Amino acid sequence: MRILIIEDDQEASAYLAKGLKEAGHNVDQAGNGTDGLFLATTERYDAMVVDRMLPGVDGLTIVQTIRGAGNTTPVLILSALGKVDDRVKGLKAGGDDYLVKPYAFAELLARIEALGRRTSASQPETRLKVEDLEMDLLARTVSRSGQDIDLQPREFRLLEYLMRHAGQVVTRTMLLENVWEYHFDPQTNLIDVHISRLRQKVDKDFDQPLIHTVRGAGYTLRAAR
Amino acid sequence: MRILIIEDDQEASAYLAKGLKEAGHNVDQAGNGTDGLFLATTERYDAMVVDRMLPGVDGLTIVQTIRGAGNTTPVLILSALGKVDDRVKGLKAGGDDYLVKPYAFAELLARIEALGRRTSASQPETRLKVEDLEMDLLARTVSRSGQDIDLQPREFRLLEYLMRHAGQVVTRTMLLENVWEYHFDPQTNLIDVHISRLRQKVDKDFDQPLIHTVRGAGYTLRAAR
DNA sequence: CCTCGATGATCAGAATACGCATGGGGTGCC
DNA sequence: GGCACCCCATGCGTATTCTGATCATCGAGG
Repeated sequence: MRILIIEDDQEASAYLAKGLKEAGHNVDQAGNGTDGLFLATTERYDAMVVDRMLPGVDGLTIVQTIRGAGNTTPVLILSALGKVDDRVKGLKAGGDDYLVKPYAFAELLARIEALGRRTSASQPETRLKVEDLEMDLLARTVSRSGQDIDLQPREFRLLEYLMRHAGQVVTRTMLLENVWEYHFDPQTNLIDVHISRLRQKVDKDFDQPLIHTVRGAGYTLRAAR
Repeated sequence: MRILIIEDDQEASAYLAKGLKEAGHNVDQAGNGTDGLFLATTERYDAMVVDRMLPGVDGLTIVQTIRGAGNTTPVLILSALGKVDDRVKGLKAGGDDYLVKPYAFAELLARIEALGRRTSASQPETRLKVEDLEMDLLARTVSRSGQDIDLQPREFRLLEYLMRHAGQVVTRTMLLENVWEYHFDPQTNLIDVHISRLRQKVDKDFDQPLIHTVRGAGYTLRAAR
């Protein structure tokens, strides 16, 4: 994980950085609010540790600023102020966690890693899986029960969309918008044709169909009810 | 936000639920680990509050289990154990935050909201519920007391409209306008027919009918008075 | 308490809309 | 020019919806 520390106390910062590096992370340090803000907005981090009291721009302001800019990097706020009210303020400013000094390094590490886990879990997925149907987005391959299936580009996008919404009913309008990028109704059976072709490839040779028609509504991808 | 509380202490659970509801959230409660695990895996929540000590399946096990199943719903662990080591364990198990009892409600609220903030602004309503009758708008499924009911498109729209106006009397004109998009009176018993069919599916196999006729006015959906 | 008109429920067949498969034609890329 | 891919039109089979007839229920008034 790439972690940014914004902390003015040299010694505390060094101690933290050392510990995080030993835990296998990649650490950048900023000694004041201005530098911190600069790094936070120009670089990409998996998590940040921000001291609340800083010379120049203070900790809460930094958090508010980067949140305002749409940056959602998880932030752990460090502070000597431990009153409930201070903590609530820290979280309201957009912090994801708040730790009061003095703290145990083991706890800080665990919390940072908990924060990072959340975002990495929400990172763009590279594989999709629904029942025995698997799709590898990078390799652009699809297989069912280990058997390769090859799809044409449009079919691939269609199936990807269905898999991302597995279990939900997907309407024709949603498909037109998201798979075809049509913002109107072509008044033809375009979608039906592609679904039909996809079925030939995905469901034909298998007992359990995965693509189901929901009459009057659209289609859905899931195991039979 | 939809929030699940898993806590065995009745009083603590009720207090928490009340506070969260007042803050505008939608709260479900489970009083033991088994029920909690069931809800956590079958429903979709924006965040969960889990007590660490629970009869049956304990808190940490619950978190580990749902994480193992690929569920990334943010979890805040509540515990009386406040030692650094306990906290680290809680976070390592997959918790996103850890709060030691006794805690201030304001802080818990701030932390829960910080957790929820990350997982997308809570979406428009996707489930409707009236008594034991539930409708999932995304999956287009309906169930009563856990038993699946399948409806035809028009029946589905009709029931959706009734559920959205549960407790109110819905006139025939309202139904024609909103379910059929007719802006005139077809002079047939169209609506009666559909209500009749809906009753067969929704009320037939149950003691308590939910669809009631209001003679001279229309229909209403609610538990018997 | 019974009758009668009005209102609502149920049923079954007819009409309609919807979804599916298939083949042909067009378009753009090697 | 040939090939791959995508889109459109047609005709067919079937699920769903609507209609009209008949039957049941309600409630007011005698």
